[in-house]
Amino acid sequence: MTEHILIAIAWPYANASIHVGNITGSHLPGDIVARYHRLKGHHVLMVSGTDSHGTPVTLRADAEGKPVEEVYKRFHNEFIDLFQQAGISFDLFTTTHTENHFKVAQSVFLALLKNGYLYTKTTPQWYSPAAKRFLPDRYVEGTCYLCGYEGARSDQCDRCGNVLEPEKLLEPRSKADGSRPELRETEHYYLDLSKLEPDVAEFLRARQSYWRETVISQSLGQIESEGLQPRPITRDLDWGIPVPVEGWSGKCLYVWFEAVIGYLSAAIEWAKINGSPETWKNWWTEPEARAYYFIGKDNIFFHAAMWPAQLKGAGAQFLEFFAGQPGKPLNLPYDVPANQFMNLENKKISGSRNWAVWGLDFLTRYDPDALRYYLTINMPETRDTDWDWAEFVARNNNELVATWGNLANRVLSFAYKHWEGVVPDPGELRPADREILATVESGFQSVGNHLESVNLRAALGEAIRLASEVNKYLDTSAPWFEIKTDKTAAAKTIYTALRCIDSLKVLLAPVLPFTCQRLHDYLGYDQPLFGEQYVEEQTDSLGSHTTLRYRPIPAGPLWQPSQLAPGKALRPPGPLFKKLEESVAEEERSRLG
RNA sequence: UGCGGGGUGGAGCAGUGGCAGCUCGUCGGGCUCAUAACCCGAAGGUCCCAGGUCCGAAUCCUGGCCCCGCUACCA
Repeated sequence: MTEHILIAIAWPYANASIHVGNITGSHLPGDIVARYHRLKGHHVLMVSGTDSHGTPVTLRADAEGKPVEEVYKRFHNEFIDLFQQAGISFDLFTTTHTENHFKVAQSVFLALLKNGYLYTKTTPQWYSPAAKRFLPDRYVEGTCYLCGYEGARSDQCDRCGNVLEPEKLLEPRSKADGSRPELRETEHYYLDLSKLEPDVAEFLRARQSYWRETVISQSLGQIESEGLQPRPITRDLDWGIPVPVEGWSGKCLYVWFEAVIGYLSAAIEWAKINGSPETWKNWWTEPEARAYYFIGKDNIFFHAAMWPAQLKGAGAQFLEFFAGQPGKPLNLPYDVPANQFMNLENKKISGSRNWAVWGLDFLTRYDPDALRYYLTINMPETRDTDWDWAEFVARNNNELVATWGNLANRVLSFAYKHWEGVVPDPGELRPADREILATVESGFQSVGNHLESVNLRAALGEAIRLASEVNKYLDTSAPWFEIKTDKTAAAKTIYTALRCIDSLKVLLAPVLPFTCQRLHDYLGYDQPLFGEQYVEEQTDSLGSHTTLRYRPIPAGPLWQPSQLAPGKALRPPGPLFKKLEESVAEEERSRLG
C-alpha cells in the first residue's frame, strides 16, 4: 500500500552558515528517511526553508549596512548550494519570506483567534529611541538587580544564573549600539497555551510508546511538572509577517510562532507550483499520512508541544480562513525524532570562534558520501557525539573504503575481467550461495525496520555488517582459485556476489546516494535510483525567491532484493570512495579556532 | 545551588536481570580478486566506588566520587 510521508526538516536561520552539527542533527536524518520511503515507493514530501525573519537578521543587516533582504537571500542561496551538493533532496526548500507563507501564517493566526485561543495584553518593553525600535530581551544588557553583575542580559543573569524580569534591569543599554533604552507600554497577542494543555498532553501520551525518551521527557515531562504557560506571539518589528488585525501595523508575528508554520506553507507552495494546488492535503489533512519532524534537541519543546498546540488550536478553521471554506483539521506530528548535539574535537561547536566544520567548505575537499557516512554512523541519536578528525579518517578508510567500497570493487573488477563485461551465468546455485543471498536479503527487513523507526546508526551498522558477511563468503569460496580449475564454480560465486552487492547498494542508498548510483551504473542499469535536484526561481507579490526542488522518478518500489539477470552487460567499474591520508587529521585540526 | 547527560578491555561505543559484545588499535596466521584492501585466531575488562534487593546485577534500589552540557549571535 502506498503511504504519504511528510518529512519536515528544521528551518535554518538566515544569519549563519550551516555546519556538520546542523547537518547530522536534522537535514541528513530527514533526507535518509525520505530516500528510504521513496525507494519503498511511498509518496514522500520533504520540505523546509530559510527562516528569514526576526531581529538577529535585521541587526546583522544593520551591522553590514545592507538591506535585510540581501542578507537573508545570501544565506538562503548558500543553504541551497550546500543541500544540492550534499544531496539533501528537498521536494521544496523555500523561505518564510513568501506571499504564500504570509497568508498561511496569518490564516493560522486568525483560526486561533476565532477559536478563542488568543488574547491581548499590554506590558512594558525596552525601546531604543536611538534605533527607533523595541529591543528583544536578550539584546538589552545592564546590571542585575539580584546580584549586581554589570553584564547581565535583561532576561537572564550569567553570573547568578537567575531568570530576570526584563523591565527590572538596572542601567540598561542596547547590545546593538550601546545606547540607553527606555521602557514603553506595548500591546501583544498571547497564545493561551494553558487552554490547549490537555490536548497537547493527550497528543503526547498517545505517542509516548514509540517516541525517543529524550523527546518525551523534554515535552510531556515538562508539561506534567510545569504546565504550559501562555506565550506572546507578536513582536514590535517591521521585518516579518504583519499581524492580520486592523490597527496593528508595525507589529509582526513572533518568529517562534511563524517559522514552524513553514512546514505547512511549504507543502502548500509545493502543490501550487506543481500545478496541483489541492494535493498538499494528502499529507496534511488525510489522517493516515505520517509527518516526521527532524530537529535538534534545542527545538524539542517548540515541535513537540507548541507546534501541536498551534495545529490543534487552529484545527478545521485554518482552511476556512485560508481557502474560504471549512475542511478537515490539520494533522499533528507522527514522530519528532530529535537528535542531540555533535561536538567537535570534544568541544562545543562555536561558529563565531570558527570551532566548526562548515558544510560547504568540507565539500570542497571531500566527497558528500564520506560526509554522510561519518555523520550517520556517528549520529547523536541518543546522546551527544563527537566529530573527531582522526576518527573521520579512520572510519572512512577502514569501514567505508575497506569493507564496503573494496567489496564492490573486487567483485565488479573480477566479474568484468573474466566474463567479458557481462553478468556470468551461474547455472544451479550451491547451498553456500543461497545462504549468503538469504543473509543479505534479510537486510531488506532488518535495515528497513531500523530506518522505519528512525534508528539510522543501527540501520547503517547492519548494512555494513552484511557487506562484511559477503567478504567472508568470498574468502571462503575463493573465486580467484576456482577460476583456475573450475570456471563454472567461479561463475556461481561471482554471480552470487554481484547479486549481493546489487542488494546492498539498495540498502545503503538512503545514506550513500551518490556512490550507490555510481555502483548502480556499473551494474548496467539505465534507470536511476533517485530523482534529481534542481533550482528554480519563484515570483510573487513580495518579489522573487529561489527554491531547491526535486524531480521524482516514476513510482515503483526499488526496495527489494536484486534480480540481476545472467548475461546483463556491466559497465567498466572504478573505485567508489577515496582513501584519505592520515595527515588529513592534523591538517584539518590546524584550521580550527 | 538547580536541571540534564555520562563514567564498560589502549581509543570510541552497544548492551536496563540470566554465560560481557561491537568497531578501531596491538600481536600471530591465511589469501592475493581488490583502493597494502579481504579472511581467521589471540592477548587485553574487579562493567567508577561502597552497601542493598534477587537463585542471579553492567543492568534494579540507597549513598558517595568524578566528567560534560545548560552560562555567549552560535543546534
